[in-house]
Amino acid sequence: MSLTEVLDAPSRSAQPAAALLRVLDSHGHCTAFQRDAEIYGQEEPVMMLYRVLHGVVRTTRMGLDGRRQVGSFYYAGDLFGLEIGPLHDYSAEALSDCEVQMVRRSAVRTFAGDVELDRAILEATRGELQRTQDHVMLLGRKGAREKVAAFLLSLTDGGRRDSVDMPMGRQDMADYLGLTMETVSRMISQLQGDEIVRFPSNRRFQVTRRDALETLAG
Amino acid sequence: MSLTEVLDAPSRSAQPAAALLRVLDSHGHCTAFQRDAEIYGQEEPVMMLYRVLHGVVRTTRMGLDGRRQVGSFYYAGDLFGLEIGPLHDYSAEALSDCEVQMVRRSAVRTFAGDVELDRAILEATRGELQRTQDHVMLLGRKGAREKVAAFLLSLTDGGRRDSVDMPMGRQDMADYLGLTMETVSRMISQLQGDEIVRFPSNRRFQVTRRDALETLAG
DNA sequence: CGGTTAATTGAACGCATTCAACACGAGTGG
DNA sequence: CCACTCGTGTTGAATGCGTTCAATTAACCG
Repeated sequence: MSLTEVLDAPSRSAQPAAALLRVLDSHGHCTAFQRDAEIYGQEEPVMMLYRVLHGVVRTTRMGLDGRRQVGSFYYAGDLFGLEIGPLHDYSAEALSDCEVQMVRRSAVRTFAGDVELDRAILEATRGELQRTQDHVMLLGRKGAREKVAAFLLSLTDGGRRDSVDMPMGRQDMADYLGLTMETVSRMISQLQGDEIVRFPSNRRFQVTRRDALETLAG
Repeated sequence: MSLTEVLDAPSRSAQPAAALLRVLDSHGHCTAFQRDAEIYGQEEPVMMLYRVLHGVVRTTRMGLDGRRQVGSFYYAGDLFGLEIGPLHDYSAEALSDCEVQMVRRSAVRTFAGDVELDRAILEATRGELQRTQDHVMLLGRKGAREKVAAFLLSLTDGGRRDSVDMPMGRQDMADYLGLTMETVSRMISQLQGDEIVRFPSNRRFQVTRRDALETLAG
């Protein structure tokens, strides 16, 4: 498979291809981060490529007046830190205690001749683009109820598991959806009232009427 | 310059590198589109790569209930249609009468061995990602006034030209900013009232107090 | 248990929308 | 030159959705 064939290949997740994984395994090192620890900061130079081994990572951008926008959440297996240099536009933080594999980009560059590797990088970037475009649609033209519905739906990941773990708190959710914590909370309460979802605990829910949730999500 | 070095290179526009341009020139063909004509449609298979020669192109996504989100505007020289296959997520339309250069992706693939070409594609994709991330920030955490200010500022492109041409109408602007036409209009009136910009005509403006506009844009 | 943080709920407010009326400009034809 | 029309943009008034600020409740952890 040639590099530019990637243009036609679907890529829905940030899962890296095998070649990039090999470079990470052989030349990267692994670091643990505590909850809320910064992995890299906004405006810092772009140096590394990262991969979540365990836990969840979030990327955020801070406005001058303190308004926060969450860019994405990354789960075990996901690549992140693929931003355009020279400086990071988002900072990355550990949402939960987590382990992250990282490798210097200069080390990656050493293997640039490897077509498989190049393909992995392009693919990961394209996956990122796809997710960001979905995010734009979410933020631009959806109401609060729809935003929350779409978010919960995305967490289920199509699976039929009857209980879904939600690693992030209400505030992170709100900052991802362009809402306030209070509004998120209200919408969740509404969705429960309409018996579309059930929250046995704050960080865990189950979808009781998936069709209704999908309709809402738009 | 190796492919993966692109990871560290800044890329702020959708301007393609020389190699991709060559492929477009030699193997692409040129088509004219009338105002509002569709270049490709949402849900259509991804087949081609495009480049604006003359005029302006917009990409849009339509919700089930008719709500529209404008993804981006592309000007002369910009590449577009770089979406992740197999189907287009956005449709592309001629905002004004325009000429577009296009080439089959399979033709591009023929030249996959060319490192320069690969680099151009990755770079263009990264530029797209960058712009989309900025769009997320704009939509998620800005008020109407700030959105409009940021948009006008982006049209000036840092230039000191005292009169800026604005090719899109209020509705396109609104659908890009996640607002209504009326709100956009009101914000423009406000900015004029505060003597930050002047609109001699509907589609042309000049910035009278750039610092104030930048502060507003955040 | 208390102590602390996170989440829910309530009430008042404000910003953006909605719906409607009006203004403006460009093009056409009398 | 004016009248007419159509598309586009502006403005006004009322509504509603999400926010804000405050108070309460629930969850977590020693």
